[in-house]
Amino acid sequence: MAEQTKAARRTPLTRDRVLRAAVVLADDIGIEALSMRKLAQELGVVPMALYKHVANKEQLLDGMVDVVVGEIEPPVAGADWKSAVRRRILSARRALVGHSWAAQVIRTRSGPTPAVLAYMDSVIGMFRTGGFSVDLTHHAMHALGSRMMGFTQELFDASPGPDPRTRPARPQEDAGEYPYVRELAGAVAHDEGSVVGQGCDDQFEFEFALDLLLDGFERLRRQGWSSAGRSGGRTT
Amino acid sequence: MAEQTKAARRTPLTRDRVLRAAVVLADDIGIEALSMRKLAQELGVVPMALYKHVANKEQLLDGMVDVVVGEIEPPVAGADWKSAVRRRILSARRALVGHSWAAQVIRTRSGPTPAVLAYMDSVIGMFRTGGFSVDLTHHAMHALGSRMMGFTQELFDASPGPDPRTRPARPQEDAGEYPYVRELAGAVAHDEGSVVGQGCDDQFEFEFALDLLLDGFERLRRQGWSSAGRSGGRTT
DNA sequence: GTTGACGAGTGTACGGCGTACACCTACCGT
DNA sequence: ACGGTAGGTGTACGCCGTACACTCGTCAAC
Repeated sequence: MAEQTKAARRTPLTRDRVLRAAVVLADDIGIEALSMRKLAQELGVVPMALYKHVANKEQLLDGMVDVVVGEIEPPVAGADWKSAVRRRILSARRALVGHSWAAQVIRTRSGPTPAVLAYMDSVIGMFRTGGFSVDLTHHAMHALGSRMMGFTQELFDASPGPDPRTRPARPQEDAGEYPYVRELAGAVAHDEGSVVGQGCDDQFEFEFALDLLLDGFERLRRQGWSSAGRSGGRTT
Repeated sequence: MAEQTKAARRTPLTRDRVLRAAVVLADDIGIEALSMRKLAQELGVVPMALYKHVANKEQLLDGMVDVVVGEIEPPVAGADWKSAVRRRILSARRALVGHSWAAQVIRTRSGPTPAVLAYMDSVIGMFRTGGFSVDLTHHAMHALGSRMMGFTQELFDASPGPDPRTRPARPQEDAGEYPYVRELAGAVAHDEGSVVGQGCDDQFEFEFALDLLLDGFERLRRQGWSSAGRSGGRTT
């Protein structure tokens, strides 16, 4: 039974187990509080044990991104380019919203992991088979930016929140400055949320901007736009 | 002369001096290498001296953002809304490109500093006086997101770069996967840059997407769009 | 059955970080 | 002349990532 306790005492560590544990730990305590030491403790293991499975914390973060990206649904076949891209991006968004840290981590990676690259490849493919030139596809990908991964880049995160002290004072109810901000914030009116990003329907805002861009792409595609003219797409 | 050496030995610390020193230090060594200790050393002072002028590192970063935002040119008067907004955003971009860390820092602030708020207020004002409803202005601001501050959110930064080791292998020249990525990367062809974001004309990409959005806004404004319909702006 | 290599997990230690807290000291208004 | 105060100091604590040397269980080869 000694062997049994030993055998049962812990399932052996795996790169995969480490990454998944890191993901749920980051979900729980936030990405900035995630440390190798806490992760090791969560796994009932000494910190250095992790380094047998990931080279360093950077690679841990890379792996965590891949776990999340792996949750994106595969592309659907047989649809026009716009709805195909739209569905895929909204699926990516669905995968990312559950992990509020993912967007920030993805941005700080200095290059795409293979899983991300594969995802990008599939999106590019949708444009190309949808009749987009390489040129226009290229610029469309840039224009989408992080929106392609399903997260809009709001100016401020407004997500973590559990530490609202030492902030530079509520800008909300003080002096009568920022009249336009106040007007806009008042009109949004949901709850008492922050200036922008809180009390708003994030999903609607995301689709609003996404569709604005996709419609713009479609318009440029129809008129055979090319960057050679360098008009920048301006219509005025 | 003892007093003279003492007097001349150092100009007294100031919140402003601290912030400006932090900005140039971050410009030099990168934001992730910026520490209170290094900043103090740069100022010829003991680390704790800084805390007489900033409450903590978070507030230091807040202050650094305000310094950069302070470099944005004031708005120009008497122009149609679109070129006014366009000029202001491109000016913000000009202010931010010199400080490659600024975008990342702004994103990690949990709320807008007064200077940022003032800037946002002026942009909102441009939409409103340009004939936009509060509603459409609101969604336009969301759609602009961080682009309003002059930085596009590329998927990956590709900016720091001085530490290209321990990265998960060049995705460029290995197996024949990612055919679309390869096609696109090949077409861009400038240098040997990374998959996306390197070897591209960032300024062009920025204006391309910005104009796509501004044109979209204008179109919606003309047709009296309102979110009540919740069409999301789709045209198809 | 013994052995020896090997890989997973351990223990200790180092240097760097942010910052709490007590202290000193030069200056200034009274 | 003096007491308060604001700015700069020194020490120390607990956290971080991780280098490096180690133990120990497993398993293949003999």
